[in-house]
Amino acid sequence: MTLTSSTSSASYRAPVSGTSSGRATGKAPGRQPELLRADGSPVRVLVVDDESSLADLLSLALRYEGWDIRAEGDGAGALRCARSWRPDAVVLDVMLPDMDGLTVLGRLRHEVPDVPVLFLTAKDAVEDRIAGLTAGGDDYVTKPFSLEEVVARLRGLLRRAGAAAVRSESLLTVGNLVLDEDSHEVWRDGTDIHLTATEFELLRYLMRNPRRVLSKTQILDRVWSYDFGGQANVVELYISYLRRKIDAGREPMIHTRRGAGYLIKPAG
Amino acid sequence: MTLTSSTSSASYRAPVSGTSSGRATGKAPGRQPELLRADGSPVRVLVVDDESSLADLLSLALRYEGWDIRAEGDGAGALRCARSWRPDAVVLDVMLPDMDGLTVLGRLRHEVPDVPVLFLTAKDAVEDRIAGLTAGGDDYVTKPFSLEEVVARLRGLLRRAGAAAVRSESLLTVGNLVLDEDSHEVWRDGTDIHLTATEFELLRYLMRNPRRVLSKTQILDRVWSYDFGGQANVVELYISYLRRKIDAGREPMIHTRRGAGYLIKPAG
DNA sequence: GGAGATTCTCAGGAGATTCACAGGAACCGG
DNA sequence: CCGGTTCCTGTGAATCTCCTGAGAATCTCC
Repeated sequence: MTLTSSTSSASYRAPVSGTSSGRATGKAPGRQPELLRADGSPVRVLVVDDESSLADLLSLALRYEGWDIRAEGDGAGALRCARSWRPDAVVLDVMLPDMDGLTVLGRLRHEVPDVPVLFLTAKDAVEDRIAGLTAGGDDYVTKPFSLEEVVARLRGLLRRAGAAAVRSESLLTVGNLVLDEDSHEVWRDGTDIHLTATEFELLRYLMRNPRRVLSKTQILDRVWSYDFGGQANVVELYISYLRRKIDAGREPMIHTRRGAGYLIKPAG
Repeated sequence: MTLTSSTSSASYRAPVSGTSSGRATGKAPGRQPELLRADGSPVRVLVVDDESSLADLLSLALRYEGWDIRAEGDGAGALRCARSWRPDAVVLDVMLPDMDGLTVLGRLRHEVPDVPVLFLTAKDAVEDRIAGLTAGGDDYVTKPFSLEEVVARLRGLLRRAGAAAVRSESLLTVGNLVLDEDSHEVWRDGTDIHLTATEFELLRYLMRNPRRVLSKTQILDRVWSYDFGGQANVVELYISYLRRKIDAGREPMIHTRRGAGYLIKPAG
């Protein structure tokens, strides 16, 4: 598999030292996929999960990233699809009705040797088992997950499995704020900022959509796990946390659009 | 789905750095639709709502945008229509008589995988498991909504789902007044202007119909939610607010046509 | 097992926003 | 110039949105 970053596109990456004038073109995720195969066609991702609602949710979110998605409900179907369709990555639930994760993985590797796999696993699954599964370049997320997390992990896998040229593309930049998706580090003005997991995901979502108002519902759907049943004002709370850490004293980058949502943009 | 911006048409979008001379041809929305499919035919939107009065209201308003509209009253009909008619976008009430929103969404995705969906949901029905509905590129508005809001959201969805050429088309420009629908920002002469939610929607409506007299009734029907029961002079009030912020000191762009309504046009 | 970190609920309060009302200004026809 | 109509806008009250401190519950890591 070969992946190239579509450097030609005005991606959602805002100009690094962009002044306020350099307006980032409103990125349409799902339109100009940043990750492409060598021939320019969209990346292919195979989703394997027997819970159809989850498979649908994932398909939806991944499709929106501009990827070509197919969904299968069991191991047999997955293998069949892998053989004929040759996906660039696979999202695989380790608990399938017909065969267990290790078996599927083994046969999958037989079909498509180098394809990276993102495992979906229940929280309480035995650790070492997962460790065995992810021995290669693979990765995993535990249910219930947030869409931001799955997308980020998948992007990571694709990036690492892709051409070396794509390497080091894990930096998100908005103004003087930099976020490293690989190391989970964040800097503003070069100063290191420590964020908790949730804060990090929220900031990543904001930074992936700079200068774009995101409603609290959108944020909730994307950053919090799909089974979150709490109050929508956690978003307010976490925006508050983020501001304390990122905007503290400095010129604010996170803005409230009363009645609409929040957005991030370069200071100034 | 492929969408192209009809750049050939003198759309209602005034020239960006246009002097007052560059007069936009008096476009009647519904005449020269800005968003078109690749083959030049109008965009197709499927409206699904069991309240026929609402469906009618929406159909009327959307048709006026120059789009091809079909309305269905239940999930089954919606799916049937989606399968055969292949709409470019769907407006979907999450409360349908025969099936719930998530079910319809799931099956809809099966029929037309990439179609963007705008959900209609009751404000107080917080329990309505909205979670995940906006996970993809989808969006939602709560009842009671304003037509301007629905149209704007729908345009946003279509824009983002459409061709790359349509990118960065989130700017509305009239003379030296610029409005960004993504970031909800407004500038005059490059100076940032803060507007409240209602002011923003009113201005957007005006700017989408430059040099065109809009009656107070039209404005009320369009910018305020359909169940608004107040005095018609809120429009006067908000025009007054807008003038204070937009025309303050400068040459006025918002004009009163006594006995007829208001219009906006480039200064000079 | 325990200390500290993290997530999240709850609720008070600050402030922004919406809107009604009403007096006055601007306009219009005679 | 007058009376009637339409429009403008100051004032203030009701409401809504958002921010944030306090603390409980849970998780993580040693």
